[in-house]
Amino acid sequence: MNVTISNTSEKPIYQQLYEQISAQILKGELESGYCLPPIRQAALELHVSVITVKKAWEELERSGLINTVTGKGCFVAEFSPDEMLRIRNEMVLKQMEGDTSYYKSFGLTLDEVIGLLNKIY
Amino acid sequence: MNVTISNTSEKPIYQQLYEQISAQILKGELESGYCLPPIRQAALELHVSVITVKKAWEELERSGLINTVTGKGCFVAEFSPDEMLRIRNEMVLKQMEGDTSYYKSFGLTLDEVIGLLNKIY
DNA sequence: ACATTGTGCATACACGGAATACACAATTTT
DNA sequence: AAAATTGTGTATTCCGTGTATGCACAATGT
Repeated sequence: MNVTISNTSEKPIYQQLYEQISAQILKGELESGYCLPPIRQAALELHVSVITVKKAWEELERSGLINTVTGKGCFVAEFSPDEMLRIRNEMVLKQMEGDTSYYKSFGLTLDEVIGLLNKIY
Repeated sequence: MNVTISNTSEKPIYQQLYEQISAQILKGELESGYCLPPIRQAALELHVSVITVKKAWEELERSGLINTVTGKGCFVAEFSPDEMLRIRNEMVLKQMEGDTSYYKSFGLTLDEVIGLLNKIY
């Protein structure tokens, strides 16, 4: 459970958990079959509600990143390296589509976006 | 008043207004000195509350994009073309910093980001 | 004076996020 | 079999934000 919660963030806590853990899974930092901490324990450690953790785990399940078994726990799903890359790009692309529509609304060209990107990445 | 409001959007209405109008100003579609519609009239046209329009206009004022005069109206501020570009890039960069931190959390390199960008822009 | 425009405030409602608590189901441990 | 563990479901409550409505006030213009 190597996650950081920001109470001042505009993003809800359950989404922060979801994003950080899904990133860890897709970077291979959490091995396939790894058992996530029980939601009650995670809630205690993170000082948040059980429901909040539950929501995050639900999103992970819905994205196919973990398998949940009542009475046992939540386990990181099995992926081939190719699948991991595909899912990762899929998730990033989904986010990127919203981002680029913002850039486009300001009339930026692709080259301009890349130019700005080079400055800060 | 060429703006589109989405009630299903995750973004609040006042922010949709702010983003669209600021983009129009920075693209030069709204000339310097142009008088925005009175908030009551805008609220009627857009079928939203006066307060909602007010919030959007306040953000425009705070960003220095318009000048508000009680009893007269709200007027697009004066910009040199250079200033317009600078402010535009400033606003986009601010947004882009949040976007890239998301990409980075998934371990994407700059080249990977540019690669995905080329596909969808 | 009167109309127009922006400002400020009070009230109200809806919704989402979050917390707490309790009961139930499935599995594991003893 | 009994108890503990773990996930699920539900009910209740609280809070902040977004939004709407209405009214009163300030500044400007005719």
